[in-house]
Amino acid sequence: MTTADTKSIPERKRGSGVRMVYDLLRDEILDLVLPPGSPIDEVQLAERFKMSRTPIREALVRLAGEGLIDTLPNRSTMVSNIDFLNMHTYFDALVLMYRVTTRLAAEHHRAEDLKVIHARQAEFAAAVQAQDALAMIATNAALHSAIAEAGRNPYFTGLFNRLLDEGRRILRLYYQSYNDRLPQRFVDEHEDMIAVIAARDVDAADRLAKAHAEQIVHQIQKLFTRNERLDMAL
Amino acid sequence: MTTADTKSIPERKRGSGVRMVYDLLRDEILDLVLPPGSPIDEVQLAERFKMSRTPIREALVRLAGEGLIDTLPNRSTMVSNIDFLNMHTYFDALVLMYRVTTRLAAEHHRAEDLKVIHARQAEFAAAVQAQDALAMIATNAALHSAIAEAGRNPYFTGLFNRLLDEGRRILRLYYQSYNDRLPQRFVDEHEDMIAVIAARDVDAADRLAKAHAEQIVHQIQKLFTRNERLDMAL
DNA sequence: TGCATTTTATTTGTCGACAAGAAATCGACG
DNA sequence: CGTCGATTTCTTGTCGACAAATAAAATGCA
Repeated sequence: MTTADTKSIPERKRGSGVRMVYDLLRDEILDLVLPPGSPIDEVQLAERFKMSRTPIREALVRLAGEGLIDTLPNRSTMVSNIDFLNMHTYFDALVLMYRVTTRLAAEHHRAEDLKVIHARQAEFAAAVQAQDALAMIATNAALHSAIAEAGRNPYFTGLFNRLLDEGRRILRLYYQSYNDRLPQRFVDEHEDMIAVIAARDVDAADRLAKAHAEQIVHQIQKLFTRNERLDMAL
Repeated sequence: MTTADTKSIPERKRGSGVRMVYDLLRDEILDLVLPPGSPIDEVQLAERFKMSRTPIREALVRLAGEGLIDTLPNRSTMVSNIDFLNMHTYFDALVLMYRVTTRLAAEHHRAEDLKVIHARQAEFAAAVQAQDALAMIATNAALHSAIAEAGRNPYFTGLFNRLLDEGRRILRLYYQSYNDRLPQRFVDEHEDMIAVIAARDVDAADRLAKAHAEQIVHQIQKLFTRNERLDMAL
C-alpha cells in the first residue's frame, strides 16, 4: 500500500461529497465551533475538502435554506446570528411542540416506540453521568425526537425537529455555562414523562411536557438575563 | 442597435436567474401545472431559460430542500407526490396552527395589523365573488398569513406558512372541484374571526379558528373519500 | 424465442475557468 | 489634510465541458 498514500482519501463516492461538507458545516455551526458571524469561504472549503467549488456551493445553498447561514448577494456569506431579541417567541413555539408531541406520543405510541424511547433516555442519562455537555444536547434532542416519532404525525415531527435544530445553538450556550451542575433533574423529569406516555395518560403527558419545557425555558432565560447584565457592565 | 438584437433578452441581473426559475417552478408545482410525478429536466430548463445548468441546479436544490421535488441520486428528479395517506396528520397540524396563530393575533395585534387583515379579507371576498379558484387560494393563504403575522411570533408564522405551502396543492384540488359552489361561508367565518381578534377575545378566537379549520378539513376529507370511491370504481 | 451480457445513450455530478460586483487600496486634486 | 475617483483585488455567480452512473438498446448464446 505504498503507492496509494499519495492521496490519503482520494476516493469519494459520486454524490457523497455534498452531504459530507453539509453535515460537517451543519454540526460545526450548531455546536458553535463556527460562532455566529463567522465568514464562510468557498475556496477555502474547496481546497480543504479537495473538491471543486460546485458541491460546496450546493451544500451552502442547503444550509441557507435552513437559515443556518446568511448569504449577501455578490458578497460574503457568514454563519447566521442567533436571534436573541425574539428568543421568547422561540420558546413559546418550543413549549407548544413539546406538549403536542408528548401528548400525541401518549395517544398513539406502539410497543416498539417505547423501546427506542427508553434507549434514548438511557443514552441521555449516560451523557449526564459523564458530564458531557455536547452529548447531553444530542441525546436530549434524540430522545424528544423519538417521542415525537411515537406520536405518528410526520408534520409535527418535522416542525419539531426543525425547531430543535434552530435552538441547538442556544442550548449549547446553556449547557456550556452549566456543565458543573448536573441536570439530573432532567433525567428524572424524562422518566416521569416516559412513564405517563407508557400509561397512555394523555392529560398527564401534556402537563408534564409543559412543566418540563417551561422549566428549561426558565433556566435559559435566567441565564440570559444574567449575561445581559454582564454585557451591560462592560 | 442592429447588432444587439441577436438575443432578445440577453440581459439578466447577476443573481436573479435563480430566483426566477425557482419562483416559476414553485408556482407551477403548487398550482398543479406540474402535477406530482412530472419529470424535471435540467437541460430542458436550461435552454428554456437561456442559461447554464448551474443556476437551474441551485433552484432545484432549494426546491428539494422544501420537499417540493424528489431527487433520486444519479437518476431523474421529479415533482414530489402528495402524501394522501398521512393527510389527516397534515390536517391535525394545520388545525393546531390555525388555532395558535389566531389566538396569538387576538392577544398581540396592533392597529396597523388590523388594516392589513381587513385588506386581505376584502381581497378574499372579491376572489369569492369572482369565482376565481386560484385567487381564493392565494388570498385565503395571504389572509391567514397576515393574521399569523399579527400574532408577532416569527417562528409560528414560519411554521404556519410552511404548512400552508405544503397544503396548497391539496387545497388546489379542493377548490378545483368546488368552483361552482361559492364558499361564501368562509367569508362569513373570516369576518367573525376578525371581529373577535379586534375585540381581543382570545378564547373566542381560539374557538372560531378551530371551528373554521375543522370545517375546511371536513369538507376536504369528504371530497377525498368520495374520490376514493371513484378510484375504486375504476 | 428467451435470457444474459455487452454496448450505447442519456442524465447527473463535478471540474476548471472566466466574468461581474463590490470592497479595499491607491492616487490625484482641492 | 481630507475627499473624491480610478484601479486593483478578492469573492461570487455563471458557463461549457468532461466523467461517472444508470437505464435502455443491442448483441450473443443456448
